[in-house]
Amino acid sequence: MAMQLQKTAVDNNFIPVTSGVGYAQPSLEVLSCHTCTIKGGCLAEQLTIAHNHSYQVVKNRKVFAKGKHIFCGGDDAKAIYVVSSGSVKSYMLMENGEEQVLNFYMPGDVFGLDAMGSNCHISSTVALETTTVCKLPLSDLQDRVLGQGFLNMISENMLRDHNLKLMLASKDADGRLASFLVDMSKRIEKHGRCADVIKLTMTRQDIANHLGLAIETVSRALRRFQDSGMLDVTRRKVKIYDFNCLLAVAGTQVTC
Amino acid sequence: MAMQLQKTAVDNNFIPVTSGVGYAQPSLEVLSCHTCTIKGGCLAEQLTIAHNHSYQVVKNRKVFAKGKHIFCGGDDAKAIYVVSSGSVKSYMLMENGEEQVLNFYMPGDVFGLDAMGSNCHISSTVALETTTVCKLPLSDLQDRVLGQGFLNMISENMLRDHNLKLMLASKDADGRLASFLVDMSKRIEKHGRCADVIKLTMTRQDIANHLGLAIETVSRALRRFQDSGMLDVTRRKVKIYDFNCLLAVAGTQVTC
DNA sequence: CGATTCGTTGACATGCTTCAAACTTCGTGG
DNA sequence: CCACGAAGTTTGAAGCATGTCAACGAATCG
Repeated sequence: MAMQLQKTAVDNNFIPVTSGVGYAQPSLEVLSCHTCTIKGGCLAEQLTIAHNHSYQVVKNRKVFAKGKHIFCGGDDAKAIYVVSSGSVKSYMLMENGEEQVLNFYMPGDVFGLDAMGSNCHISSTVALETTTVCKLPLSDLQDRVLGQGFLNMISENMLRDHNLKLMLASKDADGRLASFLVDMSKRIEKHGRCADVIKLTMTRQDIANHLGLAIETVSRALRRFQDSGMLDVTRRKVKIYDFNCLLAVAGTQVTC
Repeated sequence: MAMQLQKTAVDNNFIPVTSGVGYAQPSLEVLSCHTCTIKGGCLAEQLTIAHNHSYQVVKNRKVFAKGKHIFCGGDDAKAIYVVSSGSVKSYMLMENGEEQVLNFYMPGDVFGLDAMGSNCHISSTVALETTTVCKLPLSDLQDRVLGQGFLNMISENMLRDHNLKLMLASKDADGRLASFLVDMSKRIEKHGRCADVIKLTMTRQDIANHLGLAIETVSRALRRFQDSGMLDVTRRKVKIYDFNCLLAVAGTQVTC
C-alpha cells in the first residue's frame, strides 16, 4: 500500500528538503504574493496588504512532490501553511493502523492550524500531487498579524468542520458524497476556476476514509450518480451536469 | 416535542432578559473572575491576568434557565461566551427539521466562536440546565486581547473537532458512546471535579443527535456497557467503574 | 392525579461493510 | 517498447450493525 510509505515517513521537513523536484531556492521575487496565482481570499496576501506591504508575511514557499509530507504528527509546529497550487491531504493514524482523513486542502486554503496552541502537530499532511506551499511562521503571526482576516479564516474553517460533522452524523452514503462534491466545487469556484469540472487528486480510498465509508460504497455511489445523469465520472475527473440535483442529494449545507 | 419550542425561539437575547430566574443585575463584584468557581483554564481569567487586571474582560455574566437560548442562528454576533456553571448545547436545524447537535459545553468551555468572522451566528445555543454564562465582547477581543491564550483555546477546540470527526467517521455505536463518555469525563476532571461520575444534563435524543445514532441505539449501547460491568447508569447519572475498559472500547483518542 | 416527555425493549427492515474476484491504470525494469 | 507486478477501481454476493416501527414503563410537571 501507499499508506505504508506514509506511515514511516518523517521524510520531509519543510526547511531542508527540496522534495525531489527541481526547484531553485526561492528568491524574494518568487516569495512575493504578486507572483502568486491565488488572488483574493489568500490569508498571506491579506495579511501582507493589511500591513501595507511593510512586512513580508510569506517567509518560505516550497514545492512538494506527490506523496511527500509537509509535516508529520509530532513534528514541532513552527508555522501555518497556505496552499499555493496543487492539493494536500491531512490525516491521523488510528491505533489499528488505518488512517482517518481529516481534510483536503486546495489552493488558497490554510492548514496546520491545529498546532497553534500545543507546539506540535497532531495531524500529518501530505501532497496529493506536485504542490506549492507558502509558510507563515507562527512567531510572526503571534506578534503582529492577528486581525480580522485571521479571525475570518478561523471561523471559515469552523464552518467547514460543522458541515463535516453534520454530514458524518446525519447523511447516508449518497448524501455524504454529494456534499463532498458540492464542497469541492464551491471551493474551486471561490478561486475563480470552472466549478463544474472537479479533478479528484485523492484516491477513492482517501475519499472513503474522509467520509467514513467503505471504498466500495464510494464507488457504487458515484456509479448511481452517473446512472442518474447528473454527472459523469471518468477516472478522477468529475463533470457535473446538474448541480441543483447534486445539491438536493447533498441536503442541508451550512453557508451563512 | 421540546424541539418545537426551540425552533421558534428568538426567546432570549443576552442583553435584556433575566431568564426567568431571580437574579440581580450583576455588580462589578459579581463580574470579577475572583468570584468565579472556574479556576485555571478559563479564557476570561487568563485574558484578564494577561492584561494585569487593567482590563475587565468579562463584561456581562448572566443566568439562563433550562431551555433558554443564549443565542440563535442568524443572531448578530457581538461576543464569544464562556460557561461559568451549568451546561450548554449548540446545534443547527436541518431542512427536514431535525437538529444536529454540534457540541456540548461545560464550565470553562468557550462557545460562539463560529461567528467571529461572519458577524452572525450559524448555530444556536441553549442552556441544558440553569446555567451561568460570561460574555466577552468581540470588539474588545479584536483590539487587545488576542494572544497565546486565545490561540491555545482555538486549537484546543480544533482538537475536539478532530476527535469528533474521527469518531463519526470510523467508530461503531459502542465506540462513539465510549468516546463521548471519555471526553465528558476528561473535561470534568480538567476542572477539578471527580471524573468517574458523569451527570448527563442532556437527553438521550441530544446524545443520539450528537453522535449520529438513533436514540434506541444509544440506549442499547449504555445497557451493554452496564451489563459488562464497566459502568452503571441510573437515569442521567453515569458511574464509571473501569475507565481503562471504557478507553479500550473508545479506541483512538487524540490528545497531544 | 392525569398528561406529557423521556427512556427502554423487542421485532423487523435495510443500507452499509465485508469478502471475493476481475479489470484497469501506472510504474518499473528487462 | 513491452512485460510484469503493484496499486487503484469496479462489481457481485452475503452478513451484520444500525435504523425504524411499535409498545410499554418511568419520571416529571402542572
